[in-house]
Amino acid sequence: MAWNTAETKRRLKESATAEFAAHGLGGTTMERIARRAGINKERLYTYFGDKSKLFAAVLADELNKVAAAVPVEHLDGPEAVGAYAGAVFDYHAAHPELTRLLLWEGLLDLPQVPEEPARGETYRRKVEAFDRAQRAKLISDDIPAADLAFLVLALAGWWYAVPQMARMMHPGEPSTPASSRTALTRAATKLATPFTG
Amino acid sequence: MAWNTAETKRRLKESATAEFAAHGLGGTTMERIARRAGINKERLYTYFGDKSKLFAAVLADELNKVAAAVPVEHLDGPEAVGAYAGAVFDYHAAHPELTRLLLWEGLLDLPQVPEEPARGETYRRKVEAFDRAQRAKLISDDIPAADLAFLVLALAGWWYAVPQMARMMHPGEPSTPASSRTALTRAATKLATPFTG
DNA sequence: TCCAACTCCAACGTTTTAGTTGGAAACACT
DNA sequence: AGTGTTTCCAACTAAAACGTTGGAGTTGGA
Repeated sequence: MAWNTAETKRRLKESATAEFAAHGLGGTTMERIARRAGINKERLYTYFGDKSKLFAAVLADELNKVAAAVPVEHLDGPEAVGAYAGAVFDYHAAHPELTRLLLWEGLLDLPQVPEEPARGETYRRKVEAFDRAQRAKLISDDIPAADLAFLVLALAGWWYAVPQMARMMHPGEPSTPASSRTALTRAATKLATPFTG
Repeated sequence: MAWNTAETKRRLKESATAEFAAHGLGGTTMERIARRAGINKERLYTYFGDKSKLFAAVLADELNKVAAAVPVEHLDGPEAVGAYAGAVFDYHAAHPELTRLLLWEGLLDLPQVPEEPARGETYRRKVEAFDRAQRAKLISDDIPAADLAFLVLALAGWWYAVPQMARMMHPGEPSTPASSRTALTRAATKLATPFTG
């Protein structure tokens, strides 16, 4: 069988992503990453350096995907903001491991995040889309664009951050993804709707 | 010096809370917990059992505090919901370690959370406060009470869940706690205001 | 075909960590 | 004071995890 460096690297990183997402930096072992990939542990060290470097590499690659996942082009009204929130929610549902990496990164509280410039750029574009819509009077401008964009992501992500809280808040019938999504899109729409009180 | 079991236990748990909040279950060592408390490691085992039991004990005690931290008695209008969100935000700011425990618990994804009945009861009371206010037509009822309460907590907690995202979203001048709080209370108020679009 | 460079792995050394043990000091009670 | 119990700790054991090494198989070019 032919050597295949690229494929080996890819499999190792895929495995590392899954393990780190499931157990975090402290709870993951290099041994398990290698075993899951079916490749010898030593490859991790020659390709990626030590454990924390590997973690940083995974974060850099995967979280760029998260940031770029659901692009916002044009927000032509509050409903578009609601739809955007729904799309972000769907992305979280489809890629829970990436969401978990994002949360783990937040808990590590690094002074600077890997790939911060590139990811910052992606987030900034989102903020700009909100800003443009506000200037065009298409959505409410009573919350600064950056905060509004951030809070919309908060609504979409909270279920994945604290699932145990969601469980405890719904005593009788547990909430379904569908009912959560409905509440979410409505909430995001409302945030983007001007106060007419 | 006299023995003092209660004080020893208290100091160990205080230390464990700080360490677990900072590094999570996997990233914390029993050795460090003991050293921080200035007490021998062996005491941890006789008093609390093994590491995961200690973690569960910390979660149970501390997260009961979080749940009960900011009681909601009477929500007499949308502004009261905004004020409540602000109070939750202030609580997070004053007790970041408890917020982090909550997030770490969420990432562990336990099938059942320690003290779930008691904590569930506390959350349920919050939901009931929202429900009463909706029935009395004091706040908007277009989002189910449980979801509305949950989403208000989402708005308040997201800054602490993903501080790195908050940083990246504010390129020029970083957001201040004060500006975040203003945006948050306004957003929560809007969620509780009926659609008059 | 020879050889240098590269890919991969089994086995190893070292450090760290969870968890235990034997014993000394303090207490409580008679 | 004497005796048994409890609190506490220094030192230890066993296992796990990080990271390395020596060598065998593979490639590609002179």
